[in-house]
Amino acid sequence: MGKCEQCIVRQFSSLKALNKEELLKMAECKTSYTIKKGEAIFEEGEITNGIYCIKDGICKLSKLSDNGKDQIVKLVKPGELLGQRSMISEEPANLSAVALEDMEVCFIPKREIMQFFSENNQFSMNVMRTICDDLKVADDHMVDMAQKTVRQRLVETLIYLEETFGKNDDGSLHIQLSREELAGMIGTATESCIRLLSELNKSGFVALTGKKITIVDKNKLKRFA
Amino acid sequence: MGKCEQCIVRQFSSLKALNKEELLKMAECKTSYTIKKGEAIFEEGEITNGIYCIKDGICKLSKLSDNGKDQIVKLVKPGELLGQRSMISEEPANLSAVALEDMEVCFIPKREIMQFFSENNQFSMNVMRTICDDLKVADDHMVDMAQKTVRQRLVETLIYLEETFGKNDDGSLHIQLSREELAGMIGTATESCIRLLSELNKSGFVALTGKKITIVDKNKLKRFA
DNA sequence: AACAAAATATGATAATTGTCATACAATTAT
DNA sequence: ATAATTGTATGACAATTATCATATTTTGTT
Repeated sequence: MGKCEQCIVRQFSSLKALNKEELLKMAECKTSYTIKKGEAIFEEGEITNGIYCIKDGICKLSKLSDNGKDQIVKLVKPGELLGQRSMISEEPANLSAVALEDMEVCFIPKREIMQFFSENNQFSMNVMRTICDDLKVADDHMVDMAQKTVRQRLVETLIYLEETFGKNDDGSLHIQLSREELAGMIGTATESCIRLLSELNKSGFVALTGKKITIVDKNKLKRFA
Repeated sequence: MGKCEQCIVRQFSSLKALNKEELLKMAECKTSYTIKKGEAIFEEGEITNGIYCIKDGICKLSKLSDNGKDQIVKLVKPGELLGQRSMISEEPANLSAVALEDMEVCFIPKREIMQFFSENNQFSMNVMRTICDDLKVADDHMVDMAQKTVRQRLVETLIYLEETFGKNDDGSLHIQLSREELAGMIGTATESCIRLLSELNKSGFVALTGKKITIVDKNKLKRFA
């Protein structure tokens, strides 16, 4: 059983407020999982009864809309926690969490988290702050969906992906999304996404080599949108 | 100075967890305001340093998008608190709050709220739950904006308005929004909103008499969208 | 009451975006 | 290695939505 005390990603999450004693307790009760690319950590509507701490790998949080399309609401990276909202609201998950890469995650039961909440004020403030940040991002995102064009959203998403998940040595986006997933992030039809990408390619703002997407000139791209 | 202990709306907010002593303290430090229809309680970017408790009247929370249009993110009614997110994140307001009716609100300084947080666990759990609910609504809203047509969003918004703010004696929506504001809720151009409303009118799903909007048959309207 | 200003309504048109069909490329399975 | 499946790309077209122009109605002000 891994020791939470020595886990690096803990430092980047709300869990950094936990003291040694609490970390020992957590190490005892936690369960570690490996999730393969494409597998779900949990699905919309599922009762989770705890939270997941992402140790390695990236996953998408998405929701199936009435029109049959999967809208990606958020991408989650190592150090972040999953399922806090449902746990606090005492509701089934509102979103599905599916691995975009092979992942390592730890599950911590609700009971322990709730005890940390009541005993460790700094920890609950950290969680509250994280959720507040999520809320701000969600509100802003909503405004963008309502007010910006698909092209603007595509451009901003590409820049977000580069800035958040970095580049490979060849300069291409590190994160690998299918065109369908990219369309699901910006909220458009897959064909529209492909078409606009290919337009950005022809205009020289991005380069497409196979599935790889490279932003050629970020500033020009920004100005173009 | 009004006594918070006797304030009815307190019962409907996170503040219901406060005890007598805390309520007395709050009554001492709070400031009451009346806000006229159209006036702002706070604006996007403003530092608020506390939260507002809505005693009477409805207000809109909106954000100005780059395209110059004001997107309405949420409507807030009596009993709800405003400004919790910015206070917890220690950031300027992300949204503007503008009265849709004459309002009565109370301002409670950050210092007091933060003390209640650390001393009253039930209170902080209540606030956390409220923010979690907001996050869920925002995520769902985002998916709707990305995946649903303007017509669907208009229909759903009209039904939401009726169910949330009720009807007048004549059956028309109690809440009074201009066409521009309604368009700002559903995320579309004012003209498109007017056009679709008039289409719903001609099809007999809603009735328009002056500014008043009446949903004629809610179920038919739902099915139509 | 008369006027000005603002809000609502509608037409004409353009731009954006979605859908369906199909071709081609890449990946996976047999 | 080859067939089958899946993902990517593009064309043609339809539907949706935005924009601009212009009435018409409502509201507020003098």
